[in-house]
Parts: sequence; C-alpha cells; structure tokens
Amino acid sequence: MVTIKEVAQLAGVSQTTVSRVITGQSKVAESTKSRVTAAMDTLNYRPNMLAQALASSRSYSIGMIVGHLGGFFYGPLTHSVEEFARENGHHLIVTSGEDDHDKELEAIKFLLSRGVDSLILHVSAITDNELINMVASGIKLVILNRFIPELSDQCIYLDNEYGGYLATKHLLDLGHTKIACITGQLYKSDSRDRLQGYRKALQESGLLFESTLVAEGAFDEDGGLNAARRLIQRNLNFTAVVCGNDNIAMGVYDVLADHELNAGKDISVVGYDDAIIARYLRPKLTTVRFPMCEMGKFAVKLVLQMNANKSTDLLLKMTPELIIRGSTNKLTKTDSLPKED
Amino acid sequence: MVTIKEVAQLAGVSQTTVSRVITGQSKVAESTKSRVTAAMDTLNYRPNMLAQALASSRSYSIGMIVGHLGGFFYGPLTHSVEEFARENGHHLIVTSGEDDHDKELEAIKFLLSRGVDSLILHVSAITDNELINMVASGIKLVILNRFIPELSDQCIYLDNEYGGYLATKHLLDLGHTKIACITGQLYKSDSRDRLQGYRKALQESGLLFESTLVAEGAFDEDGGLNAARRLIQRNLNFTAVVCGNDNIAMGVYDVLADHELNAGKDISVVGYDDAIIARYLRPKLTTVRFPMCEMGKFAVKLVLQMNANKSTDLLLKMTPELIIRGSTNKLTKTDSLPKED
DNA sequence: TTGTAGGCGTTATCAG
DNA sequence: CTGATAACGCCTACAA
Repeated sequence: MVTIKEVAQLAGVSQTTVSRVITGQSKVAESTKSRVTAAMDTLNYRPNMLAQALASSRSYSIGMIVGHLGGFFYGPLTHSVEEFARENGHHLIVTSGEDDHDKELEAIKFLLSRGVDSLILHVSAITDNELINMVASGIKLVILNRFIPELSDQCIYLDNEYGGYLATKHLLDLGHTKIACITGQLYKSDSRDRLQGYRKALQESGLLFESTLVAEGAFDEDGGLNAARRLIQRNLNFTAVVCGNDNIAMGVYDVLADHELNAGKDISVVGYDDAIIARYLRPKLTTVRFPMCEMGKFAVKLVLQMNANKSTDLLLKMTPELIIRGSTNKLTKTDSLPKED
Repeated sequence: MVTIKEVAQLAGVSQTTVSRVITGQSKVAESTKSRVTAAMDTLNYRPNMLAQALASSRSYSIGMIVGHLGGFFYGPLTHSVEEFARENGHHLIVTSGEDDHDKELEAIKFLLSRGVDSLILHVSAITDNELINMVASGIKLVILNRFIPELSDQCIYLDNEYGGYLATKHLLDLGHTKIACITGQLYKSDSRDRLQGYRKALQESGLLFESTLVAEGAFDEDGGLNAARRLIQRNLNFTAVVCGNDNIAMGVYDVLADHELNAGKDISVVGYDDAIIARYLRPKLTTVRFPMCEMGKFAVKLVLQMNANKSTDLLLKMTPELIIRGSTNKLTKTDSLPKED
C-alpha cells in the first residue's frame, strides 16, 4: 500500500502538505500542489479512509436502516441513497430492521459501532421517544417517511393527505361517485392521512362520506384481498376503489378476478406508491407516485448538512404525483357492480 | 468516547490485556478477564472498529457490487448477504456497477479504498482477465453467477443447463411436444447454458431440436415481447414456451394477451429465476428457482474462509429447482395455437 | 499470564 | 504557505 509518506518524498514536501492537498482545506501554493498531485498519480496513491477516519474522527460513511432490503419499496430508495452518497464521497452501510423493535435498535448499535457519521432511518417499531433521546444524545440522524414534531427538521416525509386527495379526485373527475377506500393499518399515520385526503376530495365535491365504503386492510396483498372481500359482501354499489398502497391494489385485482370483473373496465382501481409492480400488473395500475429517488437524495443532502452543522434549507415534505395508467376509466352506465351472490 | 485506556485503568490492567479480551485471541486468566469485562460494562465500552481496522489491517467488512440495487434480482440477494455477514460480525458495503465496465471498475476501487477485506462481485462487464489479474494482485474476491475456469474455486454459480432441462422436461411431461424457447442474449453464457438444457431434454425424449422454435431475446420484458412476436409470426404451432428468465415470460404474457390467449390455459409458459414478479403475474408463473439466499450465504462463507486463508469445502455450483404454479398445464386437444392473422 | 513499546496512515496543532 | 510533532484508538511483537 502506497502511503502519504512516499508521496511526500517523491514530491519533496512534508506529509502535512500532502495531507493538505488531499483534504483541500488549507491553502497550498499552486506549484507545490501540482507537484504533489503528480506524485500521487505516478504512485497511484489512494488515501486510506480508515486512517483518515481515525485521525479526523469522521468516517465519511452513512448508516441506513430499511425494513427489508428485498422489498419493492426499499430497493429503489437504497439505490438512490447509495448513488448520491458515493457521488459525495461517502459510503453507505445498509442494514435491515425488519420492522422489529429490538432488531431496529440492534441495527442502530451495530452501525454506530461501525463508526458511521450519521444515520438514515426508515424504521417503524422504534418509538418517537427513543428517536428523540438519540438525537438528544448527539446522534445525527434523518428519519424517512415519518413525522415527529420534536424532530421536524430531520424528518423527510410525504404529503400523504394530498396523495389520497389526488387519487380520489381523479376518480371523481372520471364521474365516479360511489368510491370505496381500502386503507392500510389505521394505527399507521400514513393510512390515516391518505384516508383524510379521500374524505377531503369527497367533501370538496359535495359528496357525503360513507363509512361503510371504507375498509381497513393492511399494507400487503392479503390485506387488500381480505378488505376487498369484506367490502363486496357489504353489497354496496361502488364503481371504484382507492387503495392504501399498490399491494392492496393487487389484492383487489385478485378479488375482482374471482368475480370475473376487470380492473379498469368494470371497476376503477387506484394504488399508492408506484412500486415496481404497478407497471407489471395488468392492466397497469393507476397510482400515486412516491418520489423515492428524490427522497433518497434529500436524505443524503440533509445528513451532509447536519454533519457540517449547517441548518437546512431543504423542503422536507415531499409532494406525491398521480400516475394515470390503465386501471381507471370514465364511469359508464354499463359498469358492472360487484355483488355477493 | 470511552477507550480501551479507561477500561484498562478501571480494571487495573494494561491496555494490552484489555485488547486481549476484546479480540479473544490469546489466553487471559479468568479472574482478570471478568474484571475487564465488568469494567467494559460499567463504562459501556464499544471498541472502535476504525482503530481496530487500522491497527490490524482487517476491517471486518465486505464490499459487494451488484447491477442495480433496485432490481428484482439483487434485492433478495443483497438482503441475505447483508444478514449473514452481520451475523458473522462483518458489515457490508454495497455499490452498484450498473453493468457498465468503467463503473464496475470504479466501484471496486471505491470499495478497496474503503478498506474492505474482500469483495463479492456480481459483475458483467469486467473481463475475465481483469478479474484474474485482481486475484493475482492479492485482492480477495468471490464471483457470483459467473464461471471463470482459472478462478474456479471462487466462483459461485448456478447449474443453468440443468435449470433449462428442468423447465423443458416439465413441459414434456405435460405432453407438450412443440415447445418454443426464448433465450436471453446469447453472448451471455447463462443463456447458452439454459438453451443447452432445453436441447438436452428434447433429445432425451427423442424429439428433434428445431431451430425455428428458438428465438433470441434479451433478459428484459421487451426482449421477451419482441422475441415472442417473432416466434408467432413464424406460424409454428407451439403449445408451450420456455423463457430465459421471468421478465421474458412477462413479455410473453403480454403478447399472448394481445392475441386473446391465456398463459397456462392456451399456452404453457415457464420462466426462470423465480423473481418476485413470478408470484405476482396472473396466472402465477411456473418457473425455475434461482437459490438466491443460499447463494448469498455461500458467498459470505466463502469470503470468510478466504480471509482466514482456508481452502473451501463448499459446493460452489448451485442447483436450481422447478416451481410449479399456474402457467403450465397438461396439453389438451383444445389448446388454441397462436397464428398470425 | 501479563506488560512495554512501537506502529498502523492520517489529520491537527502550533510554530516558523 | 509550509513543516515538525503529537495525537486518533487499537494491535502486536517482544520481553518479563
């Protein structure tokens, strides 16, 4: 391994000077600087991050916790975070928390012991309080997809109410008036906020909110499946469904198929997230796009600013966007309505 | 930050002794050992990995390169590698190579400068030669899903021929005799090997290999789509299709839909990989399972063995497995055959 | 079994 | 603008 020492010798300067051109902090005369860089090139010198980290107590690394690395949701997010981190001279260590309280805590300890400068957390089981305490104890962290008032300037999250509104408004614009809603678990604020958007859109159109048109599901396919079945058993004549996320929509597709109905044609369906599957379902799913990449980038920007002890000027509330595909259509008289036989 | 020094003081021993109980290498008397651990507990001491790494030139970290972190394929793989690495006291730094030669090379440099002990590579653009040179220069690495004879004991790969055989055999067993095959890019050995398995199964059944039944596609949906269209235009009466991977199968589904045909009912379709989408397509896709998690685990085991300078006893060629779902069915006389109008 | 001393490759402090 | 010199926190001969 070629070290700073050899570079210094070849360039005929002190190690300190070489260090200066590496970090780029203090001033170095152009002439000596070029001598040093030339030496670095010919020696093919690469700074040893470990030594840098030890000496400067900065590791230039970011720790990240996600639910499950294999999930639809986290892949693109992690990708954008990693890419942007690397572009900014940092590396990323990702770990999965599995949505389990103890595992999430353990993961944080693990990352900290690895010397990361800061954390990007997508956690669900750790409590607000624990997070607040960590921040109080000096841990630099950014929280994804969750809002904690006390930590409002380190949370990056989506305007979920607006997303729910967008989805519902789209159906209303298509002429639907009997619009069902399948939410995720209602103890999650995401679910509640999206539902609130649904209510708002209805209200704005002068329609009454009917609680029978709402079913609480869970953010996975089974959740959508079960909720959709319950909804149909209620024998309502809805012509469209707003779903808490794309997985739920997938469950709805299945139930519709069981009733020989087609999404888009017979019943309009809107998802949420624009996960990869949204493009793979048939018909392709109209959904509300979760700006994953932007969120990843923002998260990195934010931790970098925190590391530099700058206060942020970033807009932390991200805006969702409606993506219209084939699962929603204008309401026509011929629309069949699902009924329990 | 509490250091080894303070622990030593509190325990009334030298730093060396503390270091010994941390690493657990040399012998320490039980009595002093317990004194030290007690001191570590009360001080809530956490070893500084960076300092350890610098002093011992072992970072207990693994670098990994994948194509694209957001992909179907890499998520589960990365997840299992990360999990298993962590269980063994290592952390993982993943980076994407984007299947681009220079980016892959850059990624390796990046990881090396980060002081990783070893690399797990899923790369496609870097040449065999470059890889061989790296190994020669002392870089410890394991290659995933690719076989290089000179590096045979550091390659973990799938028995692709057997996978192609399994898929085809399954269709033959169902009574199909006119079986088409859509491959991935034939410059990739995966594609060729799978195709070879297809030929072998046909031959074993006494059927003639017809090259018109084979179409070269690419490993994505469009590849499958285009190849399927070409195949249909050839006006052959095939009743089943073996696909190079699940994405291709998805393209086939689409083309079938265009012709008002259903996978499974009218034409049997077999995929390859058992990517997440296989379960999300309708009908669910019969496919050949790529043992991703096992491969991830094996990769970690292998690099750990290499770090310990042990020769391996692992079986590096992994065996695929047929997963039967709804896209394949017994051949009946009523099967409609796709024809060009 | 334990301790001493030197070093890992860099950065930080302080002079000059 | 540049250069000694002392950290950074830990490991590893070597010696006792």
